[in-house]
Amino acid sequence: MTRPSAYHHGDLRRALLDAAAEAIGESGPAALSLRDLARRAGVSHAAPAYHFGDKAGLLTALAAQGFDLLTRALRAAGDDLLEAGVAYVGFAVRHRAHFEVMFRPDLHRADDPELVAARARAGGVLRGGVARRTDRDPDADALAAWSIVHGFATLWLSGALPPRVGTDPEAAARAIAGRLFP
Amino acid sequence: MTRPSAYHHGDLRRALLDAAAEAIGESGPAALSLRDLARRAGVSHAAPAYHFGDKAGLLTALAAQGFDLLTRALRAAGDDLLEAGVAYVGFAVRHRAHFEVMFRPDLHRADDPELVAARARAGGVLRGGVARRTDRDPDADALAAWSIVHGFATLWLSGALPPRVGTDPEAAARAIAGRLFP
DNA sequence: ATTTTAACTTGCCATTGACAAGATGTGACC
DNA sequence: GGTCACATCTTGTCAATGGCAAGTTAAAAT
Repeated sequence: MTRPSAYHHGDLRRALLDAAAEAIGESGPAALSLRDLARRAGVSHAAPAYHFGDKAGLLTALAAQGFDLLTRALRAAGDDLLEAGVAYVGFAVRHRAHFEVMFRPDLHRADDPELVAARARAGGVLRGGVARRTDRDPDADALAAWSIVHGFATLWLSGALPPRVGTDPEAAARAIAGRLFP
Repeated sequence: MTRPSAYHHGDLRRALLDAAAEAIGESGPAALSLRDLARRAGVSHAAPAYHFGDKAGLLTALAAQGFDLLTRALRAAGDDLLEAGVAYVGFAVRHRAHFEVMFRPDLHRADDPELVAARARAGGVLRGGVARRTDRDPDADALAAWSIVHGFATLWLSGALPPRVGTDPEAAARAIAGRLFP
């Protein structure tokens, strides 16, 4: 049903975001080109500008989408703090492109209202899970928990980890996150 | 004494690396331009290619330099594991540009021999410090420790942390890293 | 049926990375 | 002292990119 006719693509905005996630997954955010996305979507090279203004605008939208995906992933993990941490890592691996853009402020507009809101929603879920679990200073515990899963996810994605860690990121994450709250 | 005469700059390679670190510190790696670096160093636009081949070559060299700086920073922190973690965060904040490039494989050539060697040296120091300290599985403990300080450093640099964390990254790092090995 | 408006296109320009070919000093060798 | 080889930088060029301006098309509103 997708109208291949150039004009009124129908869902170009989503198509471009999908293409961006795919392209970033292939070659990283540095190699991303708006014109390549336009080609993938079958539209002219200036079409993306209409929906996103410029490159930063597109990546801002992608980051916001990422935070909403993360929110859902954390909620789905339930009340268990450890499983939430595992879900965080799982999200990073499964939505690598989103994850990379979300925490790279030089690629997007960090003060964009929609992005700020989406980030706040995710942050709320994250800290809520910690507060339910710990009996000590919740802020510090939340930061420690966030740091360890975020750090592991980042290291995993960067390929800096030795092969000894294995091939299952979520299992490895469970092992190390369990060390924080034994 | 710095010869401003164009030809035979004298230390162009180092000058370009310095300029790159400065430029990345100002606007992030995404906005880095070889031609801008050349302008900063007062040479022609093609001069960088001689020393580094291409953009990835320059960033590979910067990453390798970063791992050596990290190695020195960790060694200087001494035998205490907690202080090594704090030093890791201090390095990331103080050498932000290096740190960002070091863990972004889409920006450099991860299999470059010099980079591989520099990374291995840093990894050796890192794991050595952990093995001296823990009595449990050293590999898993090393990974957990690395993850928590790396994650905190990354979050700090990304600006994603709430203001509540404060303005002193090393103090905050000490607080949360202490939770891993109480 | 006409007008308005949303969603694209075409055309253009400055900037960039990469490459090729040339210029210029520097030191080696005789 | 002269020449030669080489390392280091320059000039020139090209295709690709991001972003802007102006035009075009189709769908919706009146």
